[in-house]
Amino acid sequence: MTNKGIASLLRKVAAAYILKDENRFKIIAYEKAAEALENSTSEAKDLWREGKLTTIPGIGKTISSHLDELFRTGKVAHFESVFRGLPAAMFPLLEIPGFGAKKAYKMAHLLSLKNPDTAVDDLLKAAQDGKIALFKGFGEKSQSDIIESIQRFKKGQVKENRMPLPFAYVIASEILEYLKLHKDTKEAVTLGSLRRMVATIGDIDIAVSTKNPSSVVDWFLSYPKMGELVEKGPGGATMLLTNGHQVDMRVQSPDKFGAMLQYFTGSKNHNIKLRELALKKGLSLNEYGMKPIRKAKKLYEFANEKDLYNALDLSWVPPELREDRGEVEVAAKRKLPKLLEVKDIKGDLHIHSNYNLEPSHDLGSSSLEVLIRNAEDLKYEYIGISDHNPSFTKHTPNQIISILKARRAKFEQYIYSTKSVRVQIFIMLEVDILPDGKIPIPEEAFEYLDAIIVSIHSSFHMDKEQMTQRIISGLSHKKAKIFAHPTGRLIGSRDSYQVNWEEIFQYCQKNDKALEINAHPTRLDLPDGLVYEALKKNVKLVIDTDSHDVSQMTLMKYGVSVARRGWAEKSDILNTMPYNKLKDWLTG
DNA sequence: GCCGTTTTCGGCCCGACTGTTTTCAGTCG
Repeated sequence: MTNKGIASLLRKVAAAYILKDENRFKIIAYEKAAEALENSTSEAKDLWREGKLTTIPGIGKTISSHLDELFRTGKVAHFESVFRGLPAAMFPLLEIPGFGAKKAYKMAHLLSLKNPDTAVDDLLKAAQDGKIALFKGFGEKSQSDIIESIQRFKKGQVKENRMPLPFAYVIASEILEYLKLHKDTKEAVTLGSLRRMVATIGDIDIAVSTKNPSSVVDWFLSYPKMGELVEKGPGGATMLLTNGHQVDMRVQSPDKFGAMLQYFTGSKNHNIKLRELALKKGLSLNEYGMKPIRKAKKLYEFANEKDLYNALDLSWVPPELREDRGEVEVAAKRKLPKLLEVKDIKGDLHIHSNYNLEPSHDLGSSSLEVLIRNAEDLKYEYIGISDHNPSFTKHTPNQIISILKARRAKFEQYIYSTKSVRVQIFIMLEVDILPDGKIPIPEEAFEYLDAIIVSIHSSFHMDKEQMTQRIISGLSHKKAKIFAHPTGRLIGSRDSYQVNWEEIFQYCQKNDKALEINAHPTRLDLPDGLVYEALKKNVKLVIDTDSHDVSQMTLMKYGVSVARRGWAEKSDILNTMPYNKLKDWLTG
């Protein structure tokens, strides 16, 4: 059973407890545990095998013993007894937006829904037949809302609507630019997951600081790419863009802007931590500021976030860290990391050129010359040209050797002939790790390579231990220094393959290998949760763009944001090193 | 049921919105 499945089971238990009027903090505990599992980078089953289930925050003695029973026997007697007396058909209804435990129970009970597999459809039919509006506490509006929710829910099951961060970032940047054109806009910034630079974004949320809210709202609503207006009020407005994405803009006066910014940046759990902390100091924190618990009338306002955090005796927490991963506690000690910044990056080691070595995968579209010139513009000290390896099904080993020999000669000839080049070049290769762990490059060919990056491009569905050994085998060559896009995920279209990360981290740390944070928009891989874990184990990382075109070299900032979300400092990232040091590591 | 540089007992975030209500229950972020 995966984390997702277990989380859904725990949510069912929480729902059952709500109906049985259990202690509400017990209910919250189950919901918290479910959420923790959904966000965990480790599979609960693996932790269970190692006896470390309670290392997940929110899972304590009781729940871990229930899960132990679940993994051993496939069911939990206690949970079954909690579910007793409740209609099984209510549980699928919990997935519908707007449905909680009570509404789901009411519907399953009143409509005598029996079959969990058809419960959602049965409910939809009942609503369409006008049966819901007859129930006490429900009316015509509730009935039509239910129909709409179910239809939306069914659509959502087919297509996940979240988009990769870089796409949302570009859309939002344009809107911010536009908003700043208005004379009454004092400040315009992103909010929510976008400000925290989470890898996938749902809606785009934006805040504007202004003394003249209505004129800014009107300006927003005349945005050229507006598709349709969803709603408009004194506090802001919501629109759908012509491309279908939703944008939510809210306005606030400058003297309260800090409190609003903090509140809507989240995350939810970070905010809960702050409010708990505020309470201990006799203060209640909300969207508008803080008030003393005893004098509810008085409100302390905050024009900026720094003052708000300082009022709680915390140092300002960068948005990327606001995930309740311990940042509040560390901020109380004034010991937050000095996070990596884009300007710290001194080179990009994973760039594909258009040199045609008849590769196993796609060729880049830009020439070495163009790439170098761009690297100079970016003020890089070095780049690595890491084309895909020559296809080994189409070439003999000897052909591969001569292809790589010719490539090196060509590159070196260009480099030596161009005195103006200040950027140093590493002649590298991105090499597939085959299913058996071998790398399809004959030993003699390594003479023509400074180093290689290894990665997985086939046979994704392997047993976890086999996959782990495959990766370690691929990394074992002394010139293999970097494991690229380590989880293999493609955001929105392909899940990660199964890997024992503990083992990979240990191997990399012991053998001086680096894991890549791939900044490509649909990858952002390593994901931030694993970056955090890797850094705890002292694994070194590199951030690369995997550019297949010169225009993609600017995507580095997204890789940096992933690293920041994983608490990375400059010293954790190898390509912040100056050329000589980086060269020692890469070719040493 | 979980958790701990003010606690191993006694706490556990806050407000908005919505629909059906004459004062609130349920859900959401």
